[in-house]
Amino acid sequence: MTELLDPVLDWYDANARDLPWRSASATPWSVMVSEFMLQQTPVSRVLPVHEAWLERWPTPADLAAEPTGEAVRAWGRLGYPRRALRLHAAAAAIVADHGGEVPDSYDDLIALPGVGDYTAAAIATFAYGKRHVVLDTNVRRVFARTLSGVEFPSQSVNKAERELAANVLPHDEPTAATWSVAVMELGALICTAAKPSCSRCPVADLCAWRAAGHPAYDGPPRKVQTWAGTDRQCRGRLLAVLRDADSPVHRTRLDAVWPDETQRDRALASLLKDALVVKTGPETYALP
DNA sequence: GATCCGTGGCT
DNA sequence: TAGCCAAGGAT
Repeated sequence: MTELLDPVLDWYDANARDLPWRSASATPWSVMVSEFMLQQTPVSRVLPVHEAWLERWPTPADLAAEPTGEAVRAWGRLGYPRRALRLHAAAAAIVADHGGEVPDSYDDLIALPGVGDYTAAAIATFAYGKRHVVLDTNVRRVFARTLSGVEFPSQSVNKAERELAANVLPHDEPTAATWSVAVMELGALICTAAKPSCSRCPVADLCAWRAAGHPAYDGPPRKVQTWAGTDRQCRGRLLAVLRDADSPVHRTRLDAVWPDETQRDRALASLLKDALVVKTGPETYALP
């Protein structure tokens, strides 16, 4: 238990965003789709794609019945398109192994493709009201600041951090679920990475980092992901051509979007290996 | 455990 | 402007 509980819950009650996957009528599938899309992608960009996705595929079985390429196409420009393949594969597994219903246990969830510790805990918690430690980047940052007195958490979750989160998780199931989403929301809206709004924070007077005078981060340098000229950028260019085409495209159309032949060939090979692209003829390619 | 995997808004 | 960052997972 923690003295943060009541102020955080009160703040969430008054300030929570009205997101579709949080509505009382949201299905577990809607929650699951949102969690896949929200992996490393901001809410604002997820909203329209999530809505269209649920309208087209209201159940896991609806998605599983389609070619994987349709999932990749509908994923649009959310980024990390392998998530679309994994969501499709997870839907197929749900049909095959769980009667078409999103499972409610952490163990069943984490066995699904594309579901790791965070997503399994999130679906069990937000779709089914179970009690799990939910550790995402927002929660980790809020706890690092309020409880540990440092600006940013370590690069990976360690045992002590998990125990700390477990120690402040309310014992009551529904309260634990609300607590988890409330801490996440606080991290997303107030206790942000670059410019926290301490003046609007409901637990500012309880925050260890603030009490210490907002000491600057002094841990190992946080990795900066490069972008320009990377294979990822090249893959994105190539896949965008196929996503925007309604029939197989000739190799020359792929050549046109990336000048470096060696890198282009390598990127295309990796897309084929990932099953994000299929070769449909001697010199033509398409979504699977 | 380090690295790879997209995309776009923000400051 | 050029980083910085966003509800991670797989290998």
